[in-house]
Amino acid sequence: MTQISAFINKEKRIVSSIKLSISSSTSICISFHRHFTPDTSQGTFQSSNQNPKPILQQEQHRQSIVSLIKSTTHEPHLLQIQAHITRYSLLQNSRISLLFLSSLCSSAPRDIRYSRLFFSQIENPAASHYNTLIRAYSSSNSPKEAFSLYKEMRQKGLKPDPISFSFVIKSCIKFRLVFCGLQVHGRILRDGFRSDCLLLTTLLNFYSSFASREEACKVFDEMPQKDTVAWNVLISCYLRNGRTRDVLMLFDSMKNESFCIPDDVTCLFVTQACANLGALEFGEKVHRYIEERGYGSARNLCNSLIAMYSRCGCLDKAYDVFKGIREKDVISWSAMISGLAMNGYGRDAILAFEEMQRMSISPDEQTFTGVLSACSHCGLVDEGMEFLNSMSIEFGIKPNIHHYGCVVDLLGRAGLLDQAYHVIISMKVKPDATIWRTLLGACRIHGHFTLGERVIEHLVELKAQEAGDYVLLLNIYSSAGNWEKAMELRKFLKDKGIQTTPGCSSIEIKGVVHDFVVDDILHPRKHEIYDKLDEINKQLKIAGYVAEMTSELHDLGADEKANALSYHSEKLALAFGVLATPPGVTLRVTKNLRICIDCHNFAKFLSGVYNRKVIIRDRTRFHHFRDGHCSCNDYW
DNA sequence: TTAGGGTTAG
Repeated sequence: MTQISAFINKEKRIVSSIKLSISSSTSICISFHRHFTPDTSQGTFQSSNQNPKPILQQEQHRQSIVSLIKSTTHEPHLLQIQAHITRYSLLQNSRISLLFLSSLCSSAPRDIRYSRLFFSQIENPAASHYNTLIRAYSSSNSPKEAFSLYKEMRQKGLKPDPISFSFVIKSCIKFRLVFCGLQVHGRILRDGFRSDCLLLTTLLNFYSSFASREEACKVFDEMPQKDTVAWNVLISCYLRNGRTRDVLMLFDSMKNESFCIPDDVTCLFVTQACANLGALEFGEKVHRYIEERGYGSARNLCNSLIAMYSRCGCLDKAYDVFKGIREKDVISWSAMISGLAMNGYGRDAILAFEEMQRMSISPDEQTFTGVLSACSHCGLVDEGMEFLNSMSIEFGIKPNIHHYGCVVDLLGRAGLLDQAYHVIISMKVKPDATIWRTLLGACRIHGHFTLGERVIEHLVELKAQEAGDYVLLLNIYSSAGNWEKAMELRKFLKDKGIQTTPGCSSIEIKGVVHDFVVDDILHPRKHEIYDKLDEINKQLKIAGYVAEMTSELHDLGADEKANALSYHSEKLALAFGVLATPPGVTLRVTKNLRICIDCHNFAKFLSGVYNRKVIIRDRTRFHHFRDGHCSCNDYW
């Protein structure tokens, strides 16, 4: 039995007058000291002939109930308090009803019906009652209720305050009620809340969530004061919308702001942007900033840094960060495992997975994505299939589309195309475009054009076929020398007006990312770059490099083909790297599509002849080159 | 001073 005294005022006499006993089980007993009786009508005295009792004044009674409500969130207790409130007609007391409503909302978030019922008993709910209920609904599964309460309060002439607006917008974001959100925005402007920084930040996030970058920028520009969170939401908007390079720019502008500086959340977004871009130098700058600001021990930042360094092909630094984390969680381990996997250290990734279990950290879905991709990157077919089976049996994790994707990649690259196809059609989840595309990539590697055509049909069925898919098929026809089919496909693409994505390679030099397309003429140092590329080509030929003609998709003569291949964007980026950096510096190139076999060979020879470590990240993986060798031994 | 608002890792 726990005794809780409700302190109703500072006078000791009264303090001890009420004992509220809450039993450790489920019942609550509201008892009054024998000398006191609650007063139900202000200012009157209740007396009995034999035992005159002092009256517990109404306000004191209210305060004691307030204390009682504050003292518990246990649902059965609350129901008993509710009965008490009703008994003493305290329901229409705004303070008590509001406080009680808040307690109900926070104690039973899963069943909002109690709160709703209580709310309906209040004769004239104030805006604050609506706010409380709207908030509860915004975190429940009935967001439309939040919106209809908002409309109801407007109809009653109650003006929602910025906080209820904020909750309504959050509901709109959560449940993708775009038009409702737009309506609310209009109201906010009309009600004159255009200078509320927090509310505008929520709105900014609303537009950011619906890919309306321009609208989001407009909200940001019109904010009278922009604090760090507002900047962060803007940055997250750019990140979500793929404007990663602008994220770096915003980070720099933010550092020059006098009143708000980047915080730990900003750093999280910016490291993600660096990871997406493969911008190592900028990432290192952010890392230094993190240390300077004293965020270095924040685990979420460290986890993000591991991913950033891994995706920049800089595994040593990823590992340094990983080692420095005192208490590594499943995210730290998964990030490290994926980092090892994507950089071609599949066996180490599996060792890390084993080590993680020795440390009693349970793997989750994403850990297995890392482990399975490790298998696919290193051609560990048997191990991969074993992990796929054991993840559900031993760890109770059902394989998702990403896991199956890794397995299809694994089987496909190993040439087990039929088996890969079988996995897709027999898996328990609906195949998406990505998984078909993975198989299409494998068809390209192994020149399997009948299966390739079938895969395209599946993509068409999903209405998800992209120009890049046809390019893969074109690639399959061309490398198999089936020029007739290739011509037919080209005509089809032309007739349908399908534009293919141009290949683009980028290299970061001194913190600036330089982009190149095939036969690029836009770079200010283009003459030097082409001269350097010619020189490199000559040197590599001496070392035994021969252009790989199957990488050229047009039916050309040998010389024309070699010429067409010479100025691929990867080669221009590499030539610029050799030109613009001192000997020995690692060259890191990011390619938006898949690297071709010829560029792969080119990079391999370059790493030997020029004694440079070369890391190329393409759409599917990393290719590490050193001393004339590739870390994966071959192209695939 | 009735409680209640914005961004966040692999």
